Amino acid sequence: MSRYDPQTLEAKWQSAWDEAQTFLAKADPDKPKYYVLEMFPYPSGRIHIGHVRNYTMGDVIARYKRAAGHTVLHPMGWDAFGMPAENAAMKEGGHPKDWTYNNIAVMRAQMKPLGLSIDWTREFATCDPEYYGQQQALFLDFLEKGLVYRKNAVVNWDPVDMTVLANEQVIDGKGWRSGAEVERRELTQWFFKISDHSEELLSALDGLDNWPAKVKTMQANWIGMSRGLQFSFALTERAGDFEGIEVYTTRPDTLMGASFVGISADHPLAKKLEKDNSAIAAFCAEVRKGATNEEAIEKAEKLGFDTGLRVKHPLNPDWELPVWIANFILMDYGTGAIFACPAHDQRDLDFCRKYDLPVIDTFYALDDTTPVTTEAFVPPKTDTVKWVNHFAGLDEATGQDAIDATIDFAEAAGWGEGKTQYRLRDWGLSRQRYWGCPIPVVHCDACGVVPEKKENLPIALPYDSGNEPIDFSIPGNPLDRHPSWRDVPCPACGKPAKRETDTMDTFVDSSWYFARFTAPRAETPTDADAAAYWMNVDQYIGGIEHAILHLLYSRFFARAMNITGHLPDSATEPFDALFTQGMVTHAIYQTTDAQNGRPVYHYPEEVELRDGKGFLKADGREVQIIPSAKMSKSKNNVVDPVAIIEQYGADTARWFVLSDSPPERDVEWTAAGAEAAYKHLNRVWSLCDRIGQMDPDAPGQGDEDLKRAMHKAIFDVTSGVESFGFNAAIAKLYAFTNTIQKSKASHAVQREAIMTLAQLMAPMTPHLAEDIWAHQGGTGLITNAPWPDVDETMLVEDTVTLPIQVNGKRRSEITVPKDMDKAEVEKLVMEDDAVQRALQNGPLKKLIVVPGRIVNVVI
RNA sequence: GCGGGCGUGAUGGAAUGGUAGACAUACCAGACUUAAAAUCUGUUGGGGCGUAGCCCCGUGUGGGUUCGAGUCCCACCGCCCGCACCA
Repeated sequence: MSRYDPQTLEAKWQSAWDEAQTFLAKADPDKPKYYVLEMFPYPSGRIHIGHVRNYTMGDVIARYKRAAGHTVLHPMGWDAFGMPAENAAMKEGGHPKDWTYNNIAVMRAQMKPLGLSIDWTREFATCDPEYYGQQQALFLDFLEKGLVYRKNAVVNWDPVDMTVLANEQVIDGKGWRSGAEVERRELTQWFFKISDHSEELLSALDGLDNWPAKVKTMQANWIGMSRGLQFSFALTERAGDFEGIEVYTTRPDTLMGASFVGISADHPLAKKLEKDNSAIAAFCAEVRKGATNEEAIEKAEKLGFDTGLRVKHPLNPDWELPVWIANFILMDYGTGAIFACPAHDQRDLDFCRKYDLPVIDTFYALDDTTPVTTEAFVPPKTDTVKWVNHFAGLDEATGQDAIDATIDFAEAAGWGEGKTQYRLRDWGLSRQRYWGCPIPVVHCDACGVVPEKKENLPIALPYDSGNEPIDFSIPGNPLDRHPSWRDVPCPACGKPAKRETDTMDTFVDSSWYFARFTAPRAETPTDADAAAYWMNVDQYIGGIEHAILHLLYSRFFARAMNITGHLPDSATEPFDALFTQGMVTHAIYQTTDAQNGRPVYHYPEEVELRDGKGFLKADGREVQIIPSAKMSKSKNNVVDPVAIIEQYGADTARWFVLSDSPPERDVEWTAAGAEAAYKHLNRVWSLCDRIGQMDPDAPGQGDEDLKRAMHKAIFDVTSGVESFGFNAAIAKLYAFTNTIQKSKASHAVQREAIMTLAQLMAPMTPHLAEDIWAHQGGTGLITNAPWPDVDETMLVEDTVTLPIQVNGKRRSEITVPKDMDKAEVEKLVMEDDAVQRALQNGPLKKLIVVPGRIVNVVI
């Protein structure tokens, strides 16, 4: 008897696929096309078991669609620009380019043994000048169409290192290297005008039927459409050019509860005031300390400063309100100024209590008119409430009705205007870093900002030029310190000018790579025919962490590329279907350092598991097991796919990552689970071997039963794969394997069953499937064999078992012909022993028969 | 802080509002073996009773809708993802 030998057979079939160029994506007029794409990886250096899961899922879809008669595009590339390469250069020396391409080579070599059905001829990295040169061409076209512009924006500034920090480099408001308190500083930066498309990006979500509802909800909330009132509070005395303060509010109905007017520290009025008032300047400087991210701003203690200015209430000129500068008001949203209604907003209430400002109720619950004290009264806008003294004449009305009435009232009276606002801000793409796509413009003293000429593209990053080395040991952008790269003649007037030294956000790179895959070597960003043929991505697969930014930016880019003629109208929503997979987790094995009490983390290889407890192999000490933790190098709980593939083969790794958990949820990697997957594949192989040795002429029993089980398996696995129920499909494959194993059917039927099993397993374990196919004398490659058809007539059962519930609890069951008359079922139910017993406790109240499903007897 | 999601045996999980625990892991028992491993077979949510069977409890917690709730609604607890310069 032969042995399952994955190392040999996997290498063998991978070469067979390579030789036949099986996975080359080719346009084929006789077949429907299918484009499956997994979010491409960042070349961190090693593949991660999470990659294995992500790419295996995509591969299952790709292989299944091929078998089901599609011509498939399944490409792979590298999201290769970004900070880790520069960080590595800072820490260990070397060059980001070398680091990146080395990592790519290592990861490609690690990925190939997985046997993914990828068209490797289309591979590219975003740091290839051929790719980012086309990205620069896109930028120039966007610029021409007004989709890009420059404005001031705040960044995290490290005053010690004199450098811009990314949010992740700011830890508790301090720079990660210097430890200095970070400040917000304004720089002139490039922006994509994504906000012009807010309405469209929001409304088009409705058409994305095959996207998870949660992702659409998150995007909708992120875009954040609101309807409100914009109006001006007149200042009692002018302050410079300011006669009033323009505010935007989504709750204009609470205007009678206004207690102060608040402005952002970045509001033009605040900036004007701080020039002449050192106390205000000090306060604004204080507010500008700390990180720029919204989370930090929201969590910070609420601070305010009374400017001494006063405004008139629009409904009552005798009513004056103070003007405060507050740290929780964002200049980016609305007008950068608000009025506060503490009775109906917790944040405003906390602020007013802190600074002893008045709290005025504007409405009460219908049954409770207790005034607000420490907790703001914030019912849903759909609730009907009782109004205290509403200027639009309302008594009892919902919040929404009151808002609408207020906007109408203000518009009729002429002091305000109903306005639709979006929370979505323009996308800042400038990064003060080296390892990114250079922004292809030149700054000229005479001509201003001048776009590069397209024939000069790509504007390539300098690698190293003699006495101008790319040095990462000092902070700041090396491009700034590289005169021969930076100093160029102006493309317009030819006078000396300077290149833009900022590079692009790496989100730009990943916002159009899916389009580039359709024609990766084209001399323009896309090729019209190829894009028209292969777009859209039929199935996109990636992590939920990209639910908002990457996917929203890509949706915007597809529109911008359409406007500039790089994508057809049909591709403005680039991803027809989206699937978000969960992470692969692993237990953490932890002990405590006796000296300093700090946790010590142990690698899985160092730990022996017994009876659910873990012990160190070295000295037998028990370790604490923290289950299902996100894999992290610092916690030593990373599983190396390379080691798994060496030990068990790729098919085992693929089978395991698909088997245990639903794909959208996290899966915990366990050694026992991997072992079990390996054992099962061995079992399937032995089964194939056994069937191969059967006497073809010996009579069998239960041929019909095995055929029925086979068609049931085809049906179940097909629907499982189609609906991303990979774990359920695998459970059915286990069950079908068990059925074949126990079957005494004839050789012909068993052979048909094992070959069908191989076909059904082929998307998950392609190497083993090929081997079984060859072993049983199948024609050609199983990878090229059509997906098995299900014979629907084999699925029909003649009888059905109906559970009988008494008051909703299962008490008995009856087996009846499938199409039995309802009245007849009722009669049988009433004769049932359990029902008879139950009837002794009381009379029958109701009898519910759901045909083919269930019976409920209500006593 | 804000937005989104998840929570089921010892473990991973299954279950169009319709028999909770499919399929697997682990454990236990048996077969094979000098023995072990491997392999195969079987049992296993918890509790109880008059133990061929029947009853009670059980899907994070507390309420609600329904003939019927793991599934729908409300509140709470815990964990995860995102918050615009991580990718």
